[in-house]
Amino acid sequence: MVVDQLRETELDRLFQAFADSTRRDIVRRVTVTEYSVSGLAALYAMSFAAVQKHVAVLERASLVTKEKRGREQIVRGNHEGLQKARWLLDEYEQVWRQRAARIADILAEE
Amino acid sequence: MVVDQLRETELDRLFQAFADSTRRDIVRRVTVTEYSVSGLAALYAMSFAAVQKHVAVLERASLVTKEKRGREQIVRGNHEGLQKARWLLDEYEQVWRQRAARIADILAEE
DNA sequence: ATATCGTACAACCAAATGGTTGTAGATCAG
DNA sequence: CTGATCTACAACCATTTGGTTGTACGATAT
Repeated sequence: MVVDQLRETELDRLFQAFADSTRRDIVRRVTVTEYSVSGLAALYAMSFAAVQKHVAVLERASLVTKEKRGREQIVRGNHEGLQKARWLLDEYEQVWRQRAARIADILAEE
Repeated sequence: MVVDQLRETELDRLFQAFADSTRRDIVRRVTVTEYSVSGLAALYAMSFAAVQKHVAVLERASLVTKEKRGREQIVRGNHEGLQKARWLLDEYEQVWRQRAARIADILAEE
């Protein structure tokens, strides 16, 4: 289905976004406190543009929001993306538990 | 720290592995039933070698195990990787909840 | 013994990723 | 107004990724 396709690429972006330690660190920080993009850039040993790109990746993945304030762009954590990722992994955990239960049933049948 | 570095690249591999719909599908399937690599390959519209590579990525991320049986290689789900990914996201959720609680406290103070 | 099956692996390719520098447009401070 | 600051974005580069085909080799079946 087409809808599923959208959901899949959404998940691609989500997990892709998490697959970088700098980005994971950014997510952690902006969950606690808001930062400007340059405020974030000051934290890492890379160029402003590089951090800017990381923030863009996180924004596309709904893990972060940006809001203009004066000449700054304020970055904040976005619970939405995190929840979706957790929801998917919980589903997988569910499948795993069902399998464990099934195996337990089979063992009990003998 | 060096240990942290190892942990970070481990997480990189984990989330990178999840960032592909074919690989997510493989993880789901091999959690329910075991498959040979060629058995998996038959399911997707891509070459055997491509699926083989996907399985290798999942194995490196501890999301799957391979075991030789005769001329086949049996692929099974590995709970270890999934647990680590869930654990990390739970940590992030925890940070989020602390923030929410802090905000609630501030509002209550007035 | 020979052909077939399942796997591994190398070589190759196009596209994406993660980084850089440079340029330009807003916004703010003096 | 001028200069400094914050951001956006383009162009470029090396490496990785996700795919391909082809070759080789052990295990199985006839």
